[in-house]
Amino acid sequence: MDNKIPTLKEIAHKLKFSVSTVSRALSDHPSIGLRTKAQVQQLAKELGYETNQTAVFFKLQKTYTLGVILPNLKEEFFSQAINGIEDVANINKYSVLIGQSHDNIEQEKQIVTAMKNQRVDGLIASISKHTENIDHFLNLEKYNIPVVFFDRVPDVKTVHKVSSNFTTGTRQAIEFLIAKGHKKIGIINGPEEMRSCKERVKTYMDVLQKKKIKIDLSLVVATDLTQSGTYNAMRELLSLKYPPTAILTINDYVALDAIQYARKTKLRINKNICFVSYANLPITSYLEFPPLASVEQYPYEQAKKATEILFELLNSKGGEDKEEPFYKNILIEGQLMVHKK
Amino acid sequence: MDNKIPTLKEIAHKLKFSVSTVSRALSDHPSIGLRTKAQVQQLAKELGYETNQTAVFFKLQKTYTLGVILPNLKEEFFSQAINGIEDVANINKYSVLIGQSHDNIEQEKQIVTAMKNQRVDGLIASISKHTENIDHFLNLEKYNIPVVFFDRVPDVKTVHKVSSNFTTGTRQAIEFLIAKGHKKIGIINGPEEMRSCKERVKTYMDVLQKKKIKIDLSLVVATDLTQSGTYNAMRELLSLKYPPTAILTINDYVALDAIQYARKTKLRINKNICFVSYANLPITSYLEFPPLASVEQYPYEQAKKATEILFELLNSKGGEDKEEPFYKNILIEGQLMVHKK
DNA sequence: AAAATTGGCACAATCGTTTGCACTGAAATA
DNA sequence: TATTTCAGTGCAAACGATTGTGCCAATTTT
Repeated sequence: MDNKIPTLKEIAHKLKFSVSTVSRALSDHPSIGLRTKAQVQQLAKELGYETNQTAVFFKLQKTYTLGVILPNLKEEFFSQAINGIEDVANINKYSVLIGQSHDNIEQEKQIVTAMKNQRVDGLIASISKHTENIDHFLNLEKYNIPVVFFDRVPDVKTVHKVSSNFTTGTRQAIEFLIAKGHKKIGIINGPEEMRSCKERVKTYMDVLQKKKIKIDLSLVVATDLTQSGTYNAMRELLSLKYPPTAILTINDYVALDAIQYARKTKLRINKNICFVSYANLPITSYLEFPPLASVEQYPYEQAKKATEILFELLNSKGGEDKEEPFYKNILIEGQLMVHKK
Repeated sequence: MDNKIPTLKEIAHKLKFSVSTVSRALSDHPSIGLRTKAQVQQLAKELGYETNQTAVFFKLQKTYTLGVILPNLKEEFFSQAINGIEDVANINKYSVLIGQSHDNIEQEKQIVTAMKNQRVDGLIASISKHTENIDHFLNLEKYNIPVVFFDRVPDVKTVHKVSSNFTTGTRQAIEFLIAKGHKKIGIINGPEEMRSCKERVKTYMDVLQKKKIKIDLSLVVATDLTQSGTYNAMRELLSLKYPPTAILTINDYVALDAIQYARKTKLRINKNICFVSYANLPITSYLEFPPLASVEQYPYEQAKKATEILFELLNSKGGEDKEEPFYKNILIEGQLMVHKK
């Protein structure tokens, strides 16, 4: 009934070989005779032998598993990112262990610890929206577990990271709006801790200045990314003496809430007020009143690149121990995608 | 530099205890003296000792890991399901390994194999839309890895499964439309292989019959869930001599495409034609022309229940080997949620 | 005071695989 | 023929933890 799982020992016993020979035969080791290999491999197939990975993990001190920590899987941005990670991992015969922080720092720490104990070989992370201190990640380096951040990356130099270059996309977005004739352009930004937010405002001001448009800082507000946070931000913007005629929102989800709020106030989207945002969610194509344009951030590519860097680190680790404190900081150019109506 | 990871042996050596004593001390075994325990636990903390899970996995032949196989993470239905699984898993100190089949049978098989080799303790699965043969799953039982299916469950009796009861929701949906005065009600169903599809049509016919409305089978069409598939289905329905005034679609994603198609033909949604579907995606609340109603299928609850069953199986396995060929088949009642405008 | 009990610890086997090293016999070389 | 070479195989240690069993000394029981 309870068919025992075949082991090397079993095969060795049946064929009167030693366990080591069987092991080598199965991994096609050159010092094993052809006849022997054939025999072993055939019996292995017959018995349905499959190596016990837990034993290999243990023996080799490698798990062939990558840990992935991200805020959530709900946002399509991240589920697409997962695909990028999985694709690269699969090519390298690695598995992927996913953990969601749900934007909760404590949970993030817990997941890091769990992954460390599981001895993942490396980690890909997109930090929670409030994470500033990243010691729990840096701590992993002691255990020789490399970490690569993507998208939501920490604002320190001594880590590997891949993120979106918001400057280009933001400039394109603002210029796009200015070209449409807008002069009062609002921004609904995210929490201050997020690195991208500073960059966004900076670019915003740069472009306005260059275009000789008066900068009005009351047009720059923030949301905590929740619906009510966005509603508040909108209320703030719309109650200004000279409210914006166009608004740049930190991402499409926020744009959705903002648009919804605007509609409730009977504003006519894309007439009285326009929206431009980031992420370029497929879902916006179903909207009657979508943002005019959205900055594509290429989550798949970002994640893929991050994973590739991780594998570079994994492969170089054993090879040479030369201390080159060189940290990758890859920027993926965002591109403004104008939605055709 | 390369701080060695502390082991039991190290602690034992430093304290002049045996490894076994240290092991027991850390797990608070009753036969270890209080003073000893205190000493061991303190040193362990100082050294930052954390048990090497790979060794435990290997030794105990348990990985404390659950495998999850589902079609994709992109659909919010599944990412919510993941939350249900994770929550239950975490309570039980289990990790979760996720694999996406991308509705590809070969990939599904590969993932099953990979998970078997990783020796996951149990599996939760939602099968690909074309999977009919589930031998690759049944095969796991030989290895003593229990499997529980959810949502997209196979149509066989000898497996554990949790799924949505489509009958109730479908009945509610059809009755809702009839109450609104609709007599020509179309259905855009999914691929025939999916169990839910048969049930949907059956209920559809039952209700119509009961309400004495003529059944017209040309009103029942199918999509492969892709956009073009749905467009074709819509074209078929709308080109009928007496096209439907209301359409029930297999899920909200299909509804989105169907609505989009209808709008392109200048039909006025919720005037000339109404839509009702399944899944109740949050995103629909942002739509200008959402489906009138949607059958909530409670992905979180389904997944949670499935995981609970899996843990029951895991816990009973060791306890008693009494052969009770009793398979759980839980149905979660769907509920029609009418979207308020 | 002798016997029985038991708290507290160590010993050693074990899980399945990998891998450095030693060994063997036969072929090749001198 | 004696020596070297080497292909092909086996031995045994090791990875880090868990756990059944055995033992000793201190305590309790009779």
